[in-house]
Amino acid sequence: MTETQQIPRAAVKPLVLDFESHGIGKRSDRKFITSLARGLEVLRAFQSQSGSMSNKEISALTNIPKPSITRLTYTLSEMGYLQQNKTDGKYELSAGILSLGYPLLSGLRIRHLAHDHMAELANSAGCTVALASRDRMSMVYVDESCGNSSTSLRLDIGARIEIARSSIGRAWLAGLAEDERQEMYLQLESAYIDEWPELKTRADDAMDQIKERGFCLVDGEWRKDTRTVSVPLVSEDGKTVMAINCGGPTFALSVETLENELGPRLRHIGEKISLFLGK
Amino acid sequence: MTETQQIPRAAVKPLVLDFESHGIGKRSDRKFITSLARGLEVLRAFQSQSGSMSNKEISALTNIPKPSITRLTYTLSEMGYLQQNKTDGKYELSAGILSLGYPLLSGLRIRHLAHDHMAELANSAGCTVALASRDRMSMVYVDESCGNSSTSLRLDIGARIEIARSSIGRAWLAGLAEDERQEMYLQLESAYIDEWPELKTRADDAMDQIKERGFCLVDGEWRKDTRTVSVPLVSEDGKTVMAINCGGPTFALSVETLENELGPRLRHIGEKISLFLGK
DNA sequence: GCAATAGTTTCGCTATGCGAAATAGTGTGT
DNA sequence: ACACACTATTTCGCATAGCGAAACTATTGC
Repeated sequence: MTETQQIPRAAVKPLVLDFESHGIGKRSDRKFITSLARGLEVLRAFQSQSGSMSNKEISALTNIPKPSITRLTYTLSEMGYLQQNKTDGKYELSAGILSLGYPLLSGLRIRHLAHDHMAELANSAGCTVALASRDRMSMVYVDESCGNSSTSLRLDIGARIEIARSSIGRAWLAGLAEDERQEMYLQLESAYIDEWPELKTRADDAMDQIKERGFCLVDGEWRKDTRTVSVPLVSEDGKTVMAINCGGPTFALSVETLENELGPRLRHIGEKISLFLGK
Repeated sequence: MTETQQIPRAAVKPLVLDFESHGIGKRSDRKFITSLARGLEVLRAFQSQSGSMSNKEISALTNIPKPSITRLTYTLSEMGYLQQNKTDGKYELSAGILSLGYPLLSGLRIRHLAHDHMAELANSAGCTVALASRDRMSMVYVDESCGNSSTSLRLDIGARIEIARSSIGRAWLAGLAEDERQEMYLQLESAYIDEWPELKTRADDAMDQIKERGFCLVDGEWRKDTRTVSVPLVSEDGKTVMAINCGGPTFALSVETLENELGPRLRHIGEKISLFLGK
């Protein structure tokens, strides 16, 4: 799933694209600044590896030649986004990277409005509640509350979940205007190819669920030991769409609880806060 | 405070450095990749402005010429870190930016260990509790819990607070080994210049407080309507240092409460979790 | 309609960023 | 101790990526 592709300098070769990328490094796009893209790829590389990486590892993972990696990591360190682990000299993300996202987090009014509702649900039901926004083919967690920590799975802010395989992704799809959904379907189709027919069926089913009862359920699909319900959030003008979910490990949450209790409560939360969506 | 400086192409001029930057764009540092630095400066520019910005505004803020901004924003959009607001065409951060920080957040074990303790304190005392790590001259929030939302100030993950003016920064300084603290003092001195003597006195005072009672208090200095206590977190080998704080608006939290109740409780939390520091 | 402002494209130059290969650095094992 | 294996950095000359002034479009306001 996490095959990082090359961004060669004078990019000629057709690249093996991974899910998340457009045709990066397209041959001679005079507006595209390759060195910037490469630097960002280095930062992104840390998503497929835990903790710290040596230049060698980064080079292998990104397909960028070693000397370039030296320069890139050097620059990123100077800028304060990477730092070198004093013990083994490997690079790791520095806290500075978090500041890049700060303006986004603090500017999302809905996030602050939603937070208390989410926390309350999470605590009272011992589940995990999250608010997410879309980026490419994934939903990205923008906020999260965990109840009853021992049993719950915790994904942090910035976590990515595939739209096509998750309840939160499908709820988001259901919240889109028809034309946008079609557009998105096309993208998904070209990413998932032969898996798509199956996934589309499920997405459509989720949409029916949402029409009927306001939330959709996914049980053990994204990860087989978890189940989740989700609700789309749509602004009044329909232009801004996000989604919230609520779930946890299968052993702790029965389908009945989700369908009869958490789903409706989540829908209720959605109704209350989506009024304030659209910043 | 947030003066963004130029990163000219063939950088010759001595730059007006802001707090957070080293001598970026130093003349002919063969290892430094300017285009990457510029792209990151564009992203960083969103920290000094709310919401969305036009190319023009970005150009003005970063001192990068318009055509280059066109290319940079184009590239950043292609990579999924910026997106264009459909209504006014201005650029804004996209959720993708949050994913960059995800590996850092999810890899910090201490963060997960600390979370419940922090939440409990925040809820029971109606204050705001945060965990922070250092980046350059600031502490960067890595996690945060707000109790009693109506009265509390909320800074999100990624927020930056000046080390020299905050209790959390001073607590962090107090947690450093002597040589590292000296090193940091030098950096602070050259950043704050004539303000430094005063600030150093206060930092030293904070250190005394911590030696004596395990936490330090700052009242209305960072922002005059808030007061906070903080505790350093030091790993067993002394190599990893972070800090936690606890505070709120002055009208809601008396100095007595902070000194007699919250300070000690925070210190207690610090003692429990710092054992697990150092990933 | 004409200004005024913001954004993009053109275009030719050159400093920039590149990577192969050489060099330096850092451990490991016997 | 010395050699071996491995990784990181520096050198160096080349090709071109990325640059910005200026021209050109697009958009908005009046």
